[in-house]
Amino acid sequence: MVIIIYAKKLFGAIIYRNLYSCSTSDICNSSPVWEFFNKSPRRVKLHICDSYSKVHLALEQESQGRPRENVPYRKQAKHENTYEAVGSFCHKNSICTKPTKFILCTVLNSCAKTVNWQLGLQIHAYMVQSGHEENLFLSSALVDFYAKCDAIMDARKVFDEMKVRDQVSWTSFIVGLSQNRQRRDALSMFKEMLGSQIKPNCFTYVGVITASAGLKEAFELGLSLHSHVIKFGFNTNSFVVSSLIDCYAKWGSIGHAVLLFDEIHERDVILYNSMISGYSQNLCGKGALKLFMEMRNKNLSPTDYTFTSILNACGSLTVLFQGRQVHSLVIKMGSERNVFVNSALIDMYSKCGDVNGSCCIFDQTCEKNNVLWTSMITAYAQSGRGSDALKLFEHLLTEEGFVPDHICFTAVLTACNHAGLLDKGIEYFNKMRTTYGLFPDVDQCACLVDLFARNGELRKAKDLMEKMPYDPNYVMLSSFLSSCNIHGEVELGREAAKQLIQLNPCNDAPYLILAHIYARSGLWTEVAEVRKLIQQRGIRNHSGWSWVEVDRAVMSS
DNA sequence: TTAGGGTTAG
Repeated sequence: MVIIIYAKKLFGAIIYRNLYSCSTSDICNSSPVWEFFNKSPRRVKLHICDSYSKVHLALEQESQGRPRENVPYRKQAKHENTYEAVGSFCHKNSICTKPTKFILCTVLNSCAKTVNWQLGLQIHAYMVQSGHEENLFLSSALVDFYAKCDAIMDARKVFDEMKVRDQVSWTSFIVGLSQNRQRRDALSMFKEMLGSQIKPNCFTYVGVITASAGLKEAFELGLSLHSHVIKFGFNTNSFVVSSLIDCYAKWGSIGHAVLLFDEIHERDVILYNSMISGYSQNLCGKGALKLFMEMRNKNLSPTDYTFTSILNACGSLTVLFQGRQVHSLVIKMGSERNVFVNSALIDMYSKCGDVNGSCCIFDQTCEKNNVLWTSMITAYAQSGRGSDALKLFEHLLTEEGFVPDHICFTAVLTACNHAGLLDKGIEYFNKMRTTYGLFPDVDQCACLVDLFARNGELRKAKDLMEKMPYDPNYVMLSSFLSSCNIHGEVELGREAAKQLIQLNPCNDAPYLILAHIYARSGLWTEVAEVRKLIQQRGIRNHSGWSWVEVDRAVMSS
């Protein structure tokens, strides 16, 4: 109807595509426009078959409101209202001869921000048709558009074909890779950029620091990025600093994050949010609460991000009174409809022992989603109400069309653990793969190991640890060792303790639990050996496990 | 006319 991509006898086939006659999903599911461009760009003909005013009308119908034609299109695009921006774009072009590269760029920018795939494709098509294909600004905007629409392969094609690149095009692609969960590729691309003529700017550093956040192997790179930031004077840029704070916090280096935060005197809300979230992630709840108070004293309004992090901190500290105060503030600030905040509230109330509070939040939330449902199942599971958790889970599966993910299954298996339902737990664990196509990750395996171990099925727990494609982690082995102690399993306990000591040689718990296991079985020589080993290695008592019971057993023997 | 920071469940 409006723009037809029409290629005659292309590789012997007649290919006809009418973008406007297709729905967005049709276009997404059809062969990409790229196929035409790549095979024979010059043979592809794009015809504008109708006036842009018809586009205007079509979009107007979709947008459920008339575009405000008196507002400049550029300003509208900045306000992230594609329909209005496009409305102005179309209106302008129904009276002009053709859209300029500036207009195309602005509309493409708006398409990227609002993920308007259909229109963005047409702008790309028009770029080819109108000879703007190699324009640096438009190509950069196109890279950004494809990346924001999760079409990173298309973004890469645009980027690779660019003859000239600048800081923006490099940064757009690096950030695009990062946002498309290809963070390692983003870091590689940054290294490639360093070898080019184009030098990174603060935008690039924000992108690459964000990409390296949470990647353990990128810690060294993170340190050198921090050095670069200082060297080039970006260490006062709040965007750069907040990304660095987040990075250090995710690496567990909360001290580095605090040093960075303290160096900034003009702190905006996002900097506070980064630091509060950093404290919260590193279980420094008191630091988070202190900073939250400081933020309030400076009359900075908390955002949904602030509430989510501070509620998380309240939950970790199990401070119900402060949690309720934050809840009041959430209502006052109008954040009670945010799904992140509500999930955090459910979590906070359950961790503070008030699972009825969690139920109230859950019931009052109108628009529930998978995250919220999982939060409530987790709240029940962690509060020892395993049967309620399973009841809710089954209800959601049958009544709400709920599709559980890995995290939900962790909650469900935890619930089975609390309810002592071994068979049910095995059934859900198997259903993960057979019904939902989810391969259990280390967390669900840990739940099942725990379930087996608590029910005295230590050999099955051991088999699972050996067969699963992950190394058993510390929590899993600790739980297994505790069960070995309860059920008096000497050989399995000895092996688990050995693995735990290898993972963390400074922790006294595995030694002491092993001593308890030996004492229960009357293996006094082995008890003495463990005691000697602890002394030789200078291991201090931190865990809370003591020798009192072991000594009592030795004495009574 | 193009690019950037902070949030949830185990």
